[in-house]
Amino acid sequence: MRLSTSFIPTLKEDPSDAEVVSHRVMLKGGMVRLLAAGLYSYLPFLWKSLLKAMQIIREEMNAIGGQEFHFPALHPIDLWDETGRNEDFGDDVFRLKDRKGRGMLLAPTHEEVVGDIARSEIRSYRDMPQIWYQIQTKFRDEPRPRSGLLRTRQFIMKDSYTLDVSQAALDHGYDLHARAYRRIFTRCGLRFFEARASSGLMGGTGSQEFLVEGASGEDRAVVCDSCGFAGNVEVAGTQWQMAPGEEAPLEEVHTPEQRTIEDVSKFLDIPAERLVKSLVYMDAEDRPVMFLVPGSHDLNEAKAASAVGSAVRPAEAEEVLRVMSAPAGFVGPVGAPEGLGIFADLSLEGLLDGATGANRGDYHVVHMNLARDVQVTSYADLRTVHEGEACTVCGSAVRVITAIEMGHIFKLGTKYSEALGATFQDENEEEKPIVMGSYGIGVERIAAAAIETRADDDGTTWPSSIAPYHVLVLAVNMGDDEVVKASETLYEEMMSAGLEVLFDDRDIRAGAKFNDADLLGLPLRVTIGRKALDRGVAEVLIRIEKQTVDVPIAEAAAFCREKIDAEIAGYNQRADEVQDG
RNA sequence: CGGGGCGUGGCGCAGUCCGGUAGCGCACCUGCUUUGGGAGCAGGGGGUCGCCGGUUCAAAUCCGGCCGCCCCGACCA
Repeated sequence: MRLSTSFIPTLKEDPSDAEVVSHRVMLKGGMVRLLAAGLYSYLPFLWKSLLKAMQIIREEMNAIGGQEFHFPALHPIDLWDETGRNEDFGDDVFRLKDRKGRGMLLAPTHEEVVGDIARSEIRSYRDMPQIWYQIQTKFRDEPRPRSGLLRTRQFIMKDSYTLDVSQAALDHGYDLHARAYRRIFTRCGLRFFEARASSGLMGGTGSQEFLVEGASGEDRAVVCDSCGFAGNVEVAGTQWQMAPGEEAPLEEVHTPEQRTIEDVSKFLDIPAERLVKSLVYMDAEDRPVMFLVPGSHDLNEAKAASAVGSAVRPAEAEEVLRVMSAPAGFVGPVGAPEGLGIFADLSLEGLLDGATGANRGDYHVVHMNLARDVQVTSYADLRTVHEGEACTVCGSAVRVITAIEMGHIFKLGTKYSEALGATFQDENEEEKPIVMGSYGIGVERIAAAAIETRADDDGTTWPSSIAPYHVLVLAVNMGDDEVVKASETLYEEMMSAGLEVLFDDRDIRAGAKFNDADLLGLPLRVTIGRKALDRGVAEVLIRIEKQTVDVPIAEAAAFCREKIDAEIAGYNQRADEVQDG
């Protein structure tokens, strides 16, 4: 492709609205344009990369026996009422009506449609296992789209679904997906890791995320470099435990205007961890619950929700006052109202000498013995872990990192098949619900993560496997006939060699060409100019290494072909190595 | 949903406090010169100042309402 006739509208100046690297590179590099918040047009250059990523996904999905579908993106809303997820998704789903007034929605995911086909078509245990997948646009009315393509309201997802006769069969389909995912991300040139995860809205019995470490990510994960354990902070715990302390009689102390942990800790001269945070939340039915975590740590709401078995939200100040008869800042579990569910963090078990709010304005209690003074409903892992705490598996210090979620796989079980009546007859003539799994990959995030992890100040560098083109041929001066002739020849040769080539044949100054080349970040840049020509060579820049090598012009095409092939072969080999986890 | 910032030619911004003919750089068009890291000179085109309403002789500027985009937070008592 000739750059002179391409639509790759690069910008000279940094776009003002882009903060994260991938967003900035994509806007500046003429790869995307914003239509509205969280809605982007993908321009030809980026689209080529996305197509390559999708092709890799297809190959690996087909390799595990997946069959590609194309489901509707527009669904009748009554189907979603059958599973209850119309309500569960709340404002996150786009809803509309057709001309007859029937409620419709733009699909945020496709379990319902898969379940609908399964219930009418899958009759017998002989019809399974099935692996169904599609690569399709999803719609989610996110509360806050952000970070360019990392969180949008319309995005492309590879979603797949397994239909099985048993939990054991599901485990197999799930493992096949884990294997395919490892191969996909590796072949796309990404350094990923896997983490245990929360199932959230999907429900089910187990799930796992595929993440790429990167500062722009929205996920936080606990990782142990020593034993390899990794988990999303929403589920991962540590062995951290505080010393129980000395037992003493409960005592109420005057703490005027001392509301925050920091204030009270200073005022009473008690370490923050011994100050028990007493947090009032409301569950999905608007019933109050209380969570207790050490003052040194934060409550993790995802953990809190799974402890209670319901979504939770922080109580409003008035609700706190009504429930506890004490103002926020001074509430506590001692003398809490009858019937209030009290969930305490595991690290507080056996606490003998804690302090917390006294349920009376301007007062706290000290020497709280949790077992003696409080009716704890249950102990659970509730706190967000800190860097350096001990790994639950091996005891080594863990790291807490930010990461981009690339893929997520779920063992759904029978939640959807039961709700939809998707059953089959087994070999004993028994009617059973189909056992389902569901698996997703965010396609744009593959490109975004590649940029996030590989960009420098000048632009990005694509992994060869998903690079929009392999090589950029840069003709330094289009006013020089010899340069034009040599670069045209090389361009043709490279295409004959099967390389994908972007030829910068624009009649503009060299500086502008070099800057665009750096920005667009194709794996190889071949410069043809007076200087090189006089020496009979082409200057090949290996973008990721920032290394330039002189190659005789006649050999340049073969040299590039070899470089690209070697990189892709390297990814493929690595995929073979990592596929089994 | 709460908080903050921003909205002025295609892009990046100044002008707004203190009302008085809408500006700068880049980009674009024409010509000449130039040509290995975003050229120079000369000439030229392009803007409902986010939208609606109000105040005023006069509004990009003041007042009210709305919309949009970006960032932070979705919480600690």
